[in-house]
Amino acid sequence: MIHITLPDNSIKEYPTGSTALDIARSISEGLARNVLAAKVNNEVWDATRPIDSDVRLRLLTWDDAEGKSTMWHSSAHLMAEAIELLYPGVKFGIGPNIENGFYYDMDFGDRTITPEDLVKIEQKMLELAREKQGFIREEISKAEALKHFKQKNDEYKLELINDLQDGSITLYHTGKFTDLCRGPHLPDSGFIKAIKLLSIAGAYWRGDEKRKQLTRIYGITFPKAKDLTEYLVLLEEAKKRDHRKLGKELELFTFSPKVGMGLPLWLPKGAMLRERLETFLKNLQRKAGYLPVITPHIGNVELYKTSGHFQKYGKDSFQPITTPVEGEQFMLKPMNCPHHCEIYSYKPRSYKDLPVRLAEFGTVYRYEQSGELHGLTRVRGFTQDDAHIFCRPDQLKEEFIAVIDIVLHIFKTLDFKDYTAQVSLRDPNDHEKYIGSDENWEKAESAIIEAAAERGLATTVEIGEAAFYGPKLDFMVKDALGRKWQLGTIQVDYNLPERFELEYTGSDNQKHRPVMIHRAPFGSMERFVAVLIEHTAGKFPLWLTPDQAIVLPISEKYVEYAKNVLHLLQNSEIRALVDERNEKAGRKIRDAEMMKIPYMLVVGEKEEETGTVSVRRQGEGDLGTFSIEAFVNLINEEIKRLTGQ
RNA sequence: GCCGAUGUAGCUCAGUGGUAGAGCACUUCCUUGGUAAGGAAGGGGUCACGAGUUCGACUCUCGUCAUUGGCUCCA
Repeated sequence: MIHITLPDNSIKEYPTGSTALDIARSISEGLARNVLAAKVNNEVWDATRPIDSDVRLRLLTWDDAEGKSTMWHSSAHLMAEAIELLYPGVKFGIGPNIENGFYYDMDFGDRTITPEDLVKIEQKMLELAREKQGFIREEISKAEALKHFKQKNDEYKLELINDLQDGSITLYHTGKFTDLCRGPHLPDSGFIKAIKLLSIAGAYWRGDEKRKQLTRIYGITFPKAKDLTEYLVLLEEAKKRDHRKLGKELELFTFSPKVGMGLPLWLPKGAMLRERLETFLKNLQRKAGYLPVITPHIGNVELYKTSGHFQKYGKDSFQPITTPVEGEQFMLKPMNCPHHCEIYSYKPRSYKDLPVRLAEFGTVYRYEQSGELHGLTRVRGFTQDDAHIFCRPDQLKEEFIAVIDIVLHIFKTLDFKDYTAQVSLRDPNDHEKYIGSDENWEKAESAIIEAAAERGLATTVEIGEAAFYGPKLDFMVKDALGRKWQLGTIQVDYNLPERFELEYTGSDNQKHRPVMIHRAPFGSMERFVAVLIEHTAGKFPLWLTPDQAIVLPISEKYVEYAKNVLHLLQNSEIRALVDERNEKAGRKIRDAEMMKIPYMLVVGEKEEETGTVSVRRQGEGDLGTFSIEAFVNLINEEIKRLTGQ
């Protein structure tokens, strides 16, 4: 007999070799019907795998993250099975579950898979799912595994097996399909009730762009048809928040092929929104002791040779401009740090002067690969809310923490709650990718980790994600469709000060080297605005929104009064406009609602007589009648509450 | 850059190897209205661009450009 400890800490006795499914059945048939997998001690197992020792057991259903991932992993197998049946000879790469669904990378040879194929595959999958095929686990030796896939002539699986340890290799059989797989899997394919194959993509084998590109099919499955419908509705809703769509609708920005791909054109409303964000940060920075600087959009190639950027990114940049007479070479500024280093060193610095915090909204140009461009989130010309802090080593942690506080303040003000803080460290085995001594790297990395800990940030650590000159703390957020973007970034750098031979005179009258912090709390204005659009679905906070109020005269008779109201509002620094069109009030309200203007001021006979406005809040409805003064107060109070300024 | 998809009016999108369509927006007129679409008339497109096939191409083929889903990259 074995002893099973359940999540409520009760211990039950079962015959040796009982499965999680057996145990579920002993509790209730209904539970057993919903068990997708089981957590055995700390490992997720097939619910059908015999247990032969005392363990702690948790049954996993669709409500558990591990339940979902098991479902999706099994769905990848089911898709592979369907594809093998429909297109014999396809070679399989890897097919994991992902955050929302699964994919499988496959080599279809010369065949191109079309969206119509996806429908066929879906149908085949449903057919196979209805057969309630088991996922049969088999432990196998490395030699046997190699033999099996050699027979199938599947070079991708053979490569994977070659990297595996003998004795730890398992296969899973579903119907006639066999896959190399660690598992775990569903008890049978009948749990998969609703299937949607979402997209076809190319993906390099093992993520290496020098290797063959396989065909990747993404999909998602659910235990109920209703869940799939809901998911698809959710996707549609998310698409409505896409900043590219809203940016067009709200007239914030545009692109022109004539200007060039990835070079955003800010329209008046977008430009004014961005300016307000910049002013907001400038105010914060002034209080935090930053000094403004302005530097040119180009710099001599020598500058970037000194910084190391030329060696590292020169080939992949917009190529240098050569002057017609002297033949000197200038690069479009891909980052601001080298310019700021030169500002630091234009005069001798004393330890008493530090920290020096140089801030600039600096526009930079990077030759991003054409396929990588994406709305405002990935562009070739963008403006960083950049600053470089030059400080003494003993000031580093304090300065770093002060920057974290700025980032957190911005996120709080804009109600960004769903972000992750990522510590990006170098890969200590990769000496090609990074410059500087191990000692400097270690100092920089521990400074970041300590500072983040001091502010109680829950961080994830990514090895090999550091910049070439130093480690970073990045603030990541997701867009409407779940894609992750880096916003704020804070980087510690011991290397550029060395390359630029930056110095200060210490209290000991000796020369010392300052430490540098690169930081951009928004990241870039373009990306931040993009994320802000998606976060707010275009309903910007009152202090940022292009038009705060619109005056809606009931008929043309009251246009004159509406204009008077407008002037009074404008005198109080409120951004407003009048809808003078010859339309009914209902129509004007509808259009203002669609334009997401926060306040609608309806004026007619009643208001004109009393010198008031009838206030309607976007998305909420009628708030009643206000004097102009009371309305101005309402707006100002709301802005004060939102910004704390 | 790579693998796929897409490109028709300002916007969202139908459409066919034989003279180019809708809704919204726009213009004019009627209507002068009270909290999410009042009515009528009208203007507007080299069907992304360039070649080819064809009696004839918006439609079929190839190329270019741009957009887009991913991959790779991201100072």
